[in-house]
Amino acid sequence: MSFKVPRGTQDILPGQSEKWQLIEDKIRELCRVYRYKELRTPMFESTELFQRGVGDTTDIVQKEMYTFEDRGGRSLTLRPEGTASAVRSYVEHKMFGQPDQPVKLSYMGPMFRYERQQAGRYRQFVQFGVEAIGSADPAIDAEVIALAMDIYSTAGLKDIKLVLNSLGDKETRDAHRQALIEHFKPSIGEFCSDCQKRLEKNPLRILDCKVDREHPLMATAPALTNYLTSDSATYFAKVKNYLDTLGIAYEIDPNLVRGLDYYNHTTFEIMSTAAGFGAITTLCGGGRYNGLVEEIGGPDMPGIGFALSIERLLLALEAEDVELNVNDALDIFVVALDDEAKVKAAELISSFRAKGISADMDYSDRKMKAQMKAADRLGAKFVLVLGETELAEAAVNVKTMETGNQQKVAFHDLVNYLLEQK
RNA sequence: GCGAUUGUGGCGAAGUGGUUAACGCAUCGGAUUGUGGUUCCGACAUUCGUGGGUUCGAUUCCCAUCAGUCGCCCCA
Repeated sequence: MSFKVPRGTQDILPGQSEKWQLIEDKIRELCRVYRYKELRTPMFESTELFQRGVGDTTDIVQKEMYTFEDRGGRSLTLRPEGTASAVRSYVEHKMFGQPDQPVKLSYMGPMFRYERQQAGRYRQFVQFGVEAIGSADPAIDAEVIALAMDIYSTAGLKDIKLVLNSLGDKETRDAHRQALIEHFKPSIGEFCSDCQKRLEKNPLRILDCKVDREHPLMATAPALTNYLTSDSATYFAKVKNYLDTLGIAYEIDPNLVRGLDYYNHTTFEIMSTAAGFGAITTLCGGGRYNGLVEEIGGPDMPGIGFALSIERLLLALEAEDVELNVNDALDIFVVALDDEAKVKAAELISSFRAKGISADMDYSDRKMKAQMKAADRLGAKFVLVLGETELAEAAVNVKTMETGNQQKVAFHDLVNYLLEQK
């Protein structure tokens, strides 16, 4: 019997996990300066939260949720995204009552979607996301987008582009929806079966269809832009103006329709344009969700946020050959030649570690040569060889691996000597 | 959910219907009783993804299944 990780999941092993930590650290630092406080919510929630929050017509709810019944007969679902939980928490803890709105939250953790794995797509993946709930100021839209872009540039990515659109308000969407239905209905038989279903449920998503993209009616379809109410258009113009001011380049894509039902007004995606990147190029997706808080049972509070996948960020870094300078240096390796020396070695490395010096030794009873090779392999900066002589003299040669030079140092001076050398 | 493709030691990778499954890297031991990165020698697969079937005999052929990879759908 042999066990493997469940399909679509992965172990992140040493060698890779250092990169994760580095990225996570950079993101946390950006959250600090942008003032987005971390919110930690459960990894599962009541199924209904996602049905209402994400939307019944979405693929996520229809076929991708990990739903199960607990022993008490409750239907629970492993979270497929973060916004519904954040909004639930905002409402449950009455954050709408706090004096400073919007409440700016961030989260980072695993999400779960039952999908077939491919490059950049997993059943368990890690999302970082933010939510700014309680403000309908276009400046906050720009801030959220700026933070997302900042994450990529801080990580070292260059080949990325921001795609922007506005879905307008409810009035906009209703009018446009009607126009779309009228446009496609007469010829809907010529479209794929998915589009036929979309016609009544969410005709906007027909525009997003990859199968029928060449159909002549696509090009002539009523553009949502033309249906934007003046309020919506003004709002969008302000968002763009803020982005211009911040020096953030974007591309308008009137067909950018996000897959989740709750979006309105500003929507955006950040994509990798790196050559040789897989078929999935979306790194980050987000947008405004005015009305969602009310839908979840709270007051009428607007909100905006985004989510990005750490996996895809790392893939993009690989595609661009960006090296992360991970710090996993080993300061010192102690070679022990016999049992007595080993005891001393254990004592010494303990004293090094107490001072923040990383230290290691051999635990496989290997010969000196093998221990030296190990020290070399591990990239140790310094090596100490402990044997009878050293124990007798209470001093040891500190060997600098790069140069091969050695310097004799008394045991009791070792820590200070190494701290100076580091 | 659909399609393509792959599955041999820690890693990479040959190979054949027949009795001991190449090779390279890595590892361990030795040459060199206490100083690494070079060299030489030696050691290292009783599940060849798993389960069936065909056969005197299967890692090799067939079927199923699981898993990886890539693509579609969709998304982060």
